[in-house]
Amino acid sequence: MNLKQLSETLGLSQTTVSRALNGYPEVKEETRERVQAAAAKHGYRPNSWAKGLATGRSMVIGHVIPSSSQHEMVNPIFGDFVAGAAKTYADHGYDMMFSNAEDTSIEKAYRNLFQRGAVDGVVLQGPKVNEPRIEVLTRMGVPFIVHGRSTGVTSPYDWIDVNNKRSFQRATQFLIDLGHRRIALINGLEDMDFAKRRRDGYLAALNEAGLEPIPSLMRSAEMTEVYGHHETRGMLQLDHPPTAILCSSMISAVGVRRALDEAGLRMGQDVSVIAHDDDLSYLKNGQDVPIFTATRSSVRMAGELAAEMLINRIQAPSEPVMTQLLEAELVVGRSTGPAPN
Amino acid sequence: MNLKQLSETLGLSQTTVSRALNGYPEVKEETRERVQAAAAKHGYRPNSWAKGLATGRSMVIGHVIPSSSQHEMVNPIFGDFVAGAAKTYADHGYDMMFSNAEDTSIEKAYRNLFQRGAVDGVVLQGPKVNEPRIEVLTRMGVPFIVHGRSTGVTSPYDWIDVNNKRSFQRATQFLIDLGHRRIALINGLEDMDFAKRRRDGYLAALNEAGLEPIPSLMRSAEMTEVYGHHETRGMLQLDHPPTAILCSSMISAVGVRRALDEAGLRMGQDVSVIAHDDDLSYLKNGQDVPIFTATRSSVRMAGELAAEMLINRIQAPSEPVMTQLLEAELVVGRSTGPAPN
DNA sequence: CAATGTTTTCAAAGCGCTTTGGATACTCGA
DNA sequence: TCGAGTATCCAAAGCGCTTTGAAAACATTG
Repeated sequence: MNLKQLSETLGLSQTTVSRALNGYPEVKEETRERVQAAAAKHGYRPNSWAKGLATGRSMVIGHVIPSSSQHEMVNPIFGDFVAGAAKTYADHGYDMMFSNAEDTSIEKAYRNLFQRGAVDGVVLQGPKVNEPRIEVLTRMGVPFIVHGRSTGVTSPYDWIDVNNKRSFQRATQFLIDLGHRRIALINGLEDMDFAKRRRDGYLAALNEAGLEPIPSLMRSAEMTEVYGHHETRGMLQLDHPPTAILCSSMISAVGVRRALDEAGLRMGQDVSVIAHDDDLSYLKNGQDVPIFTATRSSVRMAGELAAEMLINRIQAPSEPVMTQLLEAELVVGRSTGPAPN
Repeated sequence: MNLKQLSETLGLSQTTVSRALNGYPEVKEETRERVQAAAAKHGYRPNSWAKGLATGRSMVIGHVIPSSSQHEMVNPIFGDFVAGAAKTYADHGYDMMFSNAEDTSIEKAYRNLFQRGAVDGVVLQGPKVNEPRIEVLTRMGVPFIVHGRSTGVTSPYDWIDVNNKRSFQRATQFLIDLGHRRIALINGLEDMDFAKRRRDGYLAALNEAGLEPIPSLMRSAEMTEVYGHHETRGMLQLDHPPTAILCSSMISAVGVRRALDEAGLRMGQDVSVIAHDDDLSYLKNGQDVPIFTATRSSVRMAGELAAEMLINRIQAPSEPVMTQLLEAELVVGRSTGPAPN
């Protein structure tokens, strides 16, 4: 059933029915109720496409997921972030659209999305250092929000991020205070902005304590379980293995633990481990006592907040830039302890 | 730039330009090239909404993600499944839309999506036993595909599923052949169809071997890491603990391993473990030698295939029902071994 | 060269909605 | 009772595309 039919049923004009349904004031309250009742009865839903055409707003937010032929990795935080965002979108009447694009043609994908009028705004996930996509979107003058930030991008833009530097600085400090001197960093790909900032925090803490960074203890790659295992195993075979490991992801930390177990080392005694915990729903960090000492920040909440900010931006395109820096909490679990002598 | 402007630029009618761009035959090849060149030059993209309105097809596929206030769980396979599907959609010119809906109002969400004309078809994920959504969609007469199946639903419908029963039957048999008699099952929520089928397979194998199922060794809940740990820990405290554990998810299996480690038990020697492996990109089952003996089936590939099937269905609504049953492979890793005596 | 057939192009209708610019009905004070 | 002001409703234009039905241009044949 469409507007025309509904209005004929009611003996009203399309104008009036449309207005009644969209809450405009120039319609008698009694009429409005009659219209709403009829709409509910016939299950009338305005056609999205016609509405989009007429209003010029799509009420859709786009997310572009990069697919690369090389690393077929799906970011494990994807699901939780999206779940958070989706809820906020739904509350505000927005739909959520995903586009897939080759790594190389992401810019084209964004351009396409907007030129087609398919979306009112986009969320940019996983920014790299000097992220070119940010400049593209800025130049296009479209509403967008970055989940994360991008070192090196000077033009202002909306973002929401965790204070990665501070949280890793604190975590490193915590280990230093426990007497650790050989602290490893198992980090994400360091062209990713978050990974760079974490390394910066790690290095800052070492520096502050007068410790020289040890290159062989700093690893960087995509954060899978296997990667955590592989690097840990490798480092344990060094002449001077680390007494503590800082790990950028809970999933990799699982691999770290596996490597320690295989080597017969006790986590929290022989080797201390701190992980970053995105508070993923399927990988909670224990129940009462945390398994890992961790820097924790809910990525789901970040999704909710990012969505909220983007919707604000869409409604007020010329407001000054909005940013939000979340602090991760340092939760102390069983995986850390004083350095062995 | 829109069609009208583009056609004026070219000195052609909108009709001709539209046809040239959409590959209709009744346009001179030379003209077509001229049009395409101009379109590319001006970065013309037909407006999605206008196109949708005019054609009646939305070129969008919907996915509804249930959000429940009780269990805030995001299915960890979500990301990989979606990544697979998104790729196929993109190849066929479809977009992908997500809607969020309360557990209780999912039916309404589907109805809404179609009545608004927002989607041409939907993917139904995570079907339960006697899944009511299937009947709803069938009655609505809309294209959809189920990832999984639903025991108890008698009307025919398109689905793609892993042979869960057989794979768990084989896995159980494998353990029995190794001499295990007390085999635990750490399963998903058993109102989920996949979990029911896995239990059926497990029970069938026990039955075939003349073994009595032991209720205290059969657990069922949402498959988190913590859950795997908790149940394993509980079962190890029984008077007669299991010598082998069958686990419905790699993530829970990580928890299982943690519990075994804590108890000082060696996986594959003291206790054997088999997990179901969805081949998630961030949680690969080892590199050369698998960590876990596992029943493996790529959920990403399932996403690709599901998308393909749905697109076929959309293009041929009245074709007979299509189904696809994937066999999981049983990969043997280090986590299984002969039963201790 | 006229008649016929085939290409190639176009004007205009229509998809279902919102919104502008009036029209009509109603209210109320003078 | 009249006129101004307000509340309520409506006809029609327009959003940007596809597609129908017809016209124009061109090619082919007897």
